[in-house]
Amino acid sequence: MSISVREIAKMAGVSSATISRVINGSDLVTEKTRKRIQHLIEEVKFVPNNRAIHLKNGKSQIYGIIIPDLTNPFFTELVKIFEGLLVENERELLVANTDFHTNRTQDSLRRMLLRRVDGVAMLASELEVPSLDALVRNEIPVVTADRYRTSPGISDVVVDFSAGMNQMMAYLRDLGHKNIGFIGGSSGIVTSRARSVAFFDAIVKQGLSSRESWIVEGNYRIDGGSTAFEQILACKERPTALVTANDLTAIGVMRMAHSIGLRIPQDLSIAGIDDIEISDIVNPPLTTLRISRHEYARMLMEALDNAGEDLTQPGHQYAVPTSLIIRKSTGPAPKESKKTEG
Amino acid sequence: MSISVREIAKMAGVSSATISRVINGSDLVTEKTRKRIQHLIEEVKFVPNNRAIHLKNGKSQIYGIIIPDLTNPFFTELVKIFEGLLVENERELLVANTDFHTNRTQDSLRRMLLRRVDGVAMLASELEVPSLDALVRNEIPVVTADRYRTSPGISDVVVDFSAGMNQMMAYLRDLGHKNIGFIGGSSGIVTSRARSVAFFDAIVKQGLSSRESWIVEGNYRIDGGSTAFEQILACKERPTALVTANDLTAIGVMRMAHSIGLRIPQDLSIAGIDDIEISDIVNPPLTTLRISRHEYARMLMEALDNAGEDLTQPGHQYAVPTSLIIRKSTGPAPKESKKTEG
DNA sequence: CTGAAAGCGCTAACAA
DNA sequence: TTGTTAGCGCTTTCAG
Repeated sequence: MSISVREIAKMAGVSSATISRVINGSDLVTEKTRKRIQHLIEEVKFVPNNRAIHLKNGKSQIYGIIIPDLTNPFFTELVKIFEGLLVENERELLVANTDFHTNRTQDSLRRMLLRRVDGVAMLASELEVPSLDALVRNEIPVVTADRYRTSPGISDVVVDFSAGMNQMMAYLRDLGHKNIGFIGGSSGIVTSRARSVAFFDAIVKQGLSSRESWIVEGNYRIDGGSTAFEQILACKERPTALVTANDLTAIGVMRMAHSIGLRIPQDLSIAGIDDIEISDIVNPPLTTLRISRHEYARMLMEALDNAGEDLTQPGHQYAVPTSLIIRKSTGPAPKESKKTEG
Repeated sequence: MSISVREIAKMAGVSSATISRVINGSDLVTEKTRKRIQHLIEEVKFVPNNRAIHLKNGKSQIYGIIIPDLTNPFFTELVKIFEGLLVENERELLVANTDFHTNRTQDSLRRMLLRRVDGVAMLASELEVPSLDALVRNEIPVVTADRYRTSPGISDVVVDFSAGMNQMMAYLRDLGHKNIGFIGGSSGIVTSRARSVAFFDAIVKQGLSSRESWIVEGNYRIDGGSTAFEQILACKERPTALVTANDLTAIGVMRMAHSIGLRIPQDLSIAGIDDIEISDIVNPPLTTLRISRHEYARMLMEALDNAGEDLTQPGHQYAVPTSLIIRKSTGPAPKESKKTEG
């Protein structure tokens, strides 16, 4: 172990309390001794061990974030911004990746609880509510994503897809599209439901239509988009426009479309959700429903901060808006929906 | 604060030592009391606070990783794999992002030291060696990237670019390329030097040539690639092939190339370094020098684990190999290097 | 087999 | 202004 306050105290011939006071800039200490001790500290390069501080005051200044897929740029950017907010206040971020595995999610929660982190942002929310209560019981506030419900100590940040999705559908309708397909996210995740509900609501509201075989499940990754799109291509007819649960999925669709010579947007319009960085870089640039990572991260932080000490208070419901970003992957509907060959 | 061993002890009418023994599965405890206490623990849902454990035994079971750019997929994947290795052993990962700022790097190191993490993987290694010694002095092992030097307690993982880069140059030469440009990384980072040195060595070794105006600095990001390429385009002549410090840079080049109607690889061959996931997805798929994230992460872990207790031992030098992945962004050199119009 | 006590490194209440 | 002491929550000798 490294050097401790008591040893410094011994060297300086004072008590550990004085050392502590110097370190923390208390003014109940003579200028002379302060200087002397500061020099000593520099000399022996003493660095206090703040684990002890945290044990003492009950706070660890560490927050946890549980992410379903760290390679998804949306989450990466979110983590980055969230971490930035934390370090501003000398806090730190523990990152846990679950790869969409329920057991890894549970395990991450368990470890965060053992560590007594000061708060958990749970972005891998699954349908079967896991043991979030255990955290709250131990005075750890939690913020979840897209669960659309709160409880004592547990806040929730939802993305308000509805307005944006309606805009998107109106936009597609104005382009002449009538038949829209949808590639959703993995079914176990709450946000998948939020996204598909928003899609169906908007479809109805804008007087458009879809059909069962055009609704396929993806996995929020590029490969899932490609695979799902293959399924849709296997149908007798195909939609003239396709909305996907996230941008990566859309990119997967575009990739498959390219490879079979389908032109975008002439033959098929595609739109995603998220607006990750590469969406503006792929060819053609992707029309998408943007979710601001800055706002999202800020709300996560706020939810955790607001929870404060009293976790018997019900958590808050936060909503981050979406905005439609129109690029080149969407265009006028082809004259009539063509058959897929093969 | 939540419930503690002592309270449990009081409830059960035993001592805290006994509770501790039950929790840790010691066999010096009667089956009967063990059962009784276990039930009690379940009943009151007691969860031990492992901060205290860590304070006691001097280990935090937390590792830190310092990353220059968390949105770079190479690092994201690395972090993900590294985190996976850690959780296998009930360890955790503190992530710090520096955005290439020296002061944020220093600050991250300072915080990791205050926390007394059990090891630090420092992937944002800058040229001016920062205060790594302070960590070692406090018994925290460190592993750096591409510094090509080790010292007591500080290991280093280099990417062995040389073999792969030579392969790549030989490959380009065989395609008829003679004049190769290079877009490097930000100059402050040690890995930039490693990458450019490998490039120049290989150029010489394969009897190829470059010229000063074709050597431009990028920033490891897409936009930097685009900007750097613009500079190269401004030259009277341009190279027939371009190698970049990483894939993101290459993608930036491709983007710019597209936008001015330059065909890849017919008019210009492009190759990157890293082999991130999207490199196989962009159009055309990118030829690149692959660095295995799995091997890389494993070596980081190994370096930290091997350091063990005795940090007076010199660190090890590790090397992860690269392999040339040939895709569609490279092809035969155009008949003669054309002038750029404009 | 179980308990008492000390201690990890620090801070804060209380005394001096 | 400085020191003494207790204690954060746990484990671990050492007694019993």
